[in-house]
Amino acid sequence: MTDAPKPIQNQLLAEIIKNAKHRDFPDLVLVELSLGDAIYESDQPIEFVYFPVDCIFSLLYVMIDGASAEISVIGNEGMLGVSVVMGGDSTPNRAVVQSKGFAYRLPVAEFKKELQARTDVWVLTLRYTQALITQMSQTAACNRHHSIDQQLCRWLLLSLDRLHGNQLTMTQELIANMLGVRREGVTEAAGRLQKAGVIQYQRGHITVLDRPKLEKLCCECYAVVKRETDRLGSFPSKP
Amino acid sequence: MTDAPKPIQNQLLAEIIKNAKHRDFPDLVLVELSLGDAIYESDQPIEFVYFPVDCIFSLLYVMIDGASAEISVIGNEGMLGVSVVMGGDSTPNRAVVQSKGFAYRLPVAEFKKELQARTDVWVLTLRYTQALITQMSQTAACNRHHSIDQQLCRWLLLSLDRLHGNQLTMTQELIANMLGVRREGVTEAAGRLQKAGVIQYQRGHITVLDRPKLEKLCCECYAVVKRETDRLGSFPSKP
DNA sequence: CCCGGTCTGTTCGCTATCGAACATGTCTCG
DNA sequence: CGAGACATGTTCGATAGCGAACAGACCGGG
Repeated sequence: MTDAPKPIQNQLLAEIIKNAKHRDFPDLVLVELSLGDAIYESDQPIEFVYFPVDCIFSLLYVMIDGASAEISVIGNEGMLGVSVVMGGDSTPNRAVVQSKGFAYRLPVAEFKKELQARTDVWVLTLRYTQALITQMSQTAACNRHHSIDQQLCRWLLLSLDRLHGNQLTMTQELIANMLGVRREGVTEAAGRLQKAGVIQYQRGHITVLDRPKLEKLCCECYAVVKRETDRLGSFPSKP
Repeated sequence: MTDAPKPIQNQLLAEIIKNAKHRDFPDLVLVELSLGDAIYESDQPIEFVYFPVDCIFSLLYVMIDGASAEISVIGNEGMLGVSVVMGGDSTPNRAVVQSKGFAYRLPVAEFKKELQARTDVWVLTLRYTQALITQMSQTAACNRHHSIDQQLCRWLLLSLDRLHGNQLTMTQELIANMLGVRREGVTEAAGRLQKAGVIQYQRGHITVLDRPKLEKLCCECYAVVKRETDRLGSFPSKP
């Protein structure tokens, strides 16, 4: 499933490095991350930004009573840590590894230095941030109006887009945490999807069998986010 | 209620102009806006950014079936149109006037020119954007977990912070659109608040009588957003 | 190969919210 | 001042999701 450490396959980082001039990034390192690793804690200073290669990050808000809700998903199309770019040194959110794998890690100071030096990196990063914002606002709307079934579809599609195969390693319990619903609700929704032949479930492994049908069952929210992400990620952009 | 056109009282714009060097903004104009005015339409090119003086903007996502959900609220602490700063020229969101009043309007090109010329404007704008992001993610979490009663409290507090008095002009129907719930739900929640002596309602006019109690009845979401907004808005910031 | 832990499936009553329908109150304009 | 438009209040099923409890299935380690 996880191949050996790969070359720079993060789309954002690839663009950044492609245009890099003289010096490179001395402290850019490849790190391996496991499912569930907490990368950022709520309101704690952020020290590194991460560029996923084949892992997926999840941004969550965890409430006082422990309930949680996923705010956005980050795969190899972008980066984790835009909030430091925006000038906050922390966020009220928690970042966890939703799918294990590798990511490139860069100290915040080094990334900021590059940002100051190069307009094109600014442009790229901000466009990606705009895509993230779209994801967040769509999540808000989706949370308000759509059923667990629809949201599960959205979640599966968002994850699928950030993975290579059609399989994901994820228990229903964890999905429930992400969606901010009960585990039983996910069990039922997943059961319905399985009965419809859309997915196949087995102890923490989901295989998507019929992606078109999955998209049909999904609410509009996935498509809106996808469209914006594609549009804004269409490198290069004219500054 | 609405005084005559005021000097520049928008906090963000004030900072921008305070540090302005030679030339000013030739096309910065004061405009008067009425409740319900649609400032941006979903996916339409954005031509102006707006700096509220005493009006309030609301960012909404409107679903295909017409249902809507408020994503964030913008008052004189910030600006409408950060998405153009981020490099999208549009968003899937709609912006409407939630509370009538005045705002300063600036053509996008002119604002972008200033951004390119001045690092401090970048910093200010991005910090504000980060505050907006916090608001959006908190909205997502709140939509997931909190009751209409709690969300109404949050909404009232967010609005109150952006107004001068303790009165707001807003029908239950419109609040329902913002929150993305039924009008009847708002009627019942507002009725409970009124019975508790927290607010007073009368045909489109709400008066907040007991703000401390309102904050007590509210979920944590308001406080989280407030704290971040204050923290990130604490001008000046060191670049 | 057995046992404890983990994951999934199922059930039951409960509550918040929905959708629809309708009643009443109040402002405004002709 | 009277009619309509608009804002609010109330009610009644229907339903999605919750909370809790428990059963069975599967896995991996001793």
